[in-house]
Amino acid sequence: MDTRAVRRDASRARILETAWKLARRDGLGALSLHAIAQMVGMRAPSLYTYFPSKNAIYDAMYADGASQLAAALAHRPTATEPVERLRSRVRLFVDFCTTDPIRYQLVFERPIPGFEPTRESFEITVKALSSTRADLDAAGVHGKRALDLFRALFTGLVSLQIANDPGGQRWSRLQYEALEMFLARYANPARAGRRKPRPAKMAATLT
Amino acid sequence: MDTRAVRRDASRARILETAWKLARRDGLGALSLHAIAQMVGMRAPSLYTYFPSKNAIYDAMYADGASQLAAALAHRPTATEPVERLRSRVRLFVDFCTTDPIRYQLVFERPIPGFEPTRESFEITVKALSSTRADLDAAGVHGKRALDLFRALFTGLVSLQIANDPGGQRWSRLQYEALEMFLARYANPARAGRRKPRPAKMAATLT
DNA sequence: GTCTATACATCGATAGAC
DNA sequence: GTCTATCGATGTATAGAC
Repeated sequence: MDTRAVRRDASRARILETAWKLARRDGLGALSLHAIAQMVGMRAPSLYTYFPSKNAIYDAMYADGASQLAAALAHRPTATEPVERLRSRVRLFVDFCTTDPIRYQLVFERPIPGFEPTRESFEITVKALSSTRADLDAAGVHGKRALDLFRALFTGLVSLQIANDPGGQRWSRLQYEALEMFLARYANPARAGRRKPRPAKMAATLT
Repeated sequence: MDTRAVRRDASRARILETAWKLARRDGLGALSLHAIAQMVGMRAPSLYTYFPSKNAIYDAMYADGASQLAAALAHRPTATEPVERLRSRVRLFVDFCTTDPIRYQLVFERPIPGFEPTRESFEITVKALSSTRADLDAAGVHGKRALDLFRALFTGLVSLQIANDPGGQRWSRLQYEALEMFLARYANPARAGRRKPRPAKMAATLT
């Protein structure tokens, strides 16, 4: 491969890593090109060699964070029981969010006015979250309302954990209890692992 | 009362109202004294007559938002059935948060690096939320874990509603369904309205 | 109480030398 | 590819005249 391209990618990676470090220290909104450049050992204008704008840096960070979640979800062991698989998803999601609140904020909230991830970067998130439905379906949980409620439940745990007990476990430790509550209401044991039956269309014409 | 004090309070209120308007338009972090002053019909330095710093304005906004929630919770009709009372709390909370996301953000998250509400302002929030325990207790829900899970559930609904469907109802409409799920697991009908029995301490010495 | 003027810092971004 | 220099704007806050 072109050695120039390799060096360029290495520099981009260093800049990105530094951006993460500063964002975690000072907050996403306080991120400045000046501070990044100084820590990398450059001057601010030199960053424009690697990223065309500040928002491009945010977008690269977004894609980075989303990819990490997608990769972690994809690399889970596959041959487990449906409910256990759901547990592993919940555990992974809660861990992912609480171990790096800034990353969570960038990927799942809209913390920077004027910044939206590019369509390309956003697709990574969409794919990572779309597998939620599959895991729920396998555990006998069907329907859009159940999916939305599932997401709300664990987003809430994470949100309160980060806002009110950063570094602690007050809410994150409730994740399995929360999952039990959810499954008790929404899991249909009889249909677990089976497909949702296709609704009979045009029933009137058939009778 | 001193007419000077009245005029002063009126000006403070006008500044505050304008600050809310701008924060809703541009985001909390983008709030600038310049823009506030311009909209009020002043110059930026004149604001320092009414607020000693920008953070003092944030704090006044925080106290304002927290007071609105406290007042709304306090003014609910009191003579209702426990579960209905819980429903009214949930409905009010979800409405409060979704009708003004910026206010929600300021009161329940830490959106501005470097700003923390003063102890005095924070007390307002604490009192508003402390009544949650009473409402839950009356409905037969006891214990710290249940309380934390209750908060997580509805914070999650609000958070996803604001982030992914602003102005819509995709998650907020699930509030009663969520409450049902929660009560099905945590409400103890036999003990509804009664005190949680004091655990027998020193059981070993009693037997 | 409100103003002008200003201090002082920081920001993102561009132009052009080397 | 990195630099210096600089633009142009924005930010909070203070001093002092009126």
